Amino acid sequence: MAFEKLADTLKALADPTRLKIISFLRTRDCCVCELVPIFNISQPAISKHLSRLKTAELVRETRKGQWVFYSLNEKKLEETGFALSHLPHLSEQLKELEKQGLLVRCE
Amino acid sequence: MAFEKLADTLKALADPTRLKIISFLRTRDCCVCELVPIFNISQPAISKHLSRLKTAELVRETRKGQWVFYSLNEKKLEETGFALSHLPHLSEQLKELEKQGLLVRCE
DNA sequence: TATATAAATAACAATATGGTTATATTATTA
DNA sequence: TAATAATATAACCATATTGTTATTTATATA
Repeated sequence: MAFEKLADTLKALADPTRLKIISFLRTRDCCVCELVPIFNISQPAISKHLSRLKTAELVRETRKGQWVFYSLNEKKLEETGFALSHLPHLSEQLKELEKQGLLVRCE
Repeated sequence: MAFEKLADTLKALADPTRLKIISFLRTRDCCVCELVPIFNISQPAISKHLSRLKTAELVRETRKGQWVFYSLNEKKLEETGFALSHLPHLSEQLKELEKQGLLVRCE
């Protein structure tokens, strides 16, 4: 299920608003009310994007009194980029499938 | 629009079937009819996944007689992983926004 | 040439995504 | 305590995604 998990993380990243939020968070932690005026969408929309990133463990939230600050989970982001660049070779599985006659020969 | 483009590429990658197809293609070029029996979905479904990957320039197709072989664009995959791990800092934009009074101060 | 095989496209359905407005929740302040 | 500010949640809508089956297109072969 490694592919499922990676796909879920990539889905969380595969949106321009969320990528830009992450870029802002690379500079410093931001609260929701800072992010809202930057983007041309409503506060609940931003809140949902942050919630999506949090579910994917790409960001963490910390309440500071009235505000909720979001911070980047750099490790998770780094890991995801690395996973993409190092997707497994599936040569063993291909051999296994050939053995079981599940692979059509095409040449 | 760099965020838009990266998001589009990530959307193409953000699916377990397509990630697995890419992993198979890391080992060797495959034709559609080889991939179909590996996954538990129909031939048109595989064909559409490949089409999505091709549109994102993550794979290339070559017809060999009856068969269409797909090969991985390793460079594009590598670049995407790198881009994720190196999303820009937006400190300048944050400063600019502060100057324009568009940033609420939260502490 | 007629038939079979490989792959793509069309038409459709169920679910996911990303936005909206309205409302609820939580914390601060008058 | 009442009012305000920040954030999250609910209900909803339009569009995208991902699968299906049926059909078309392209190539190879009897």
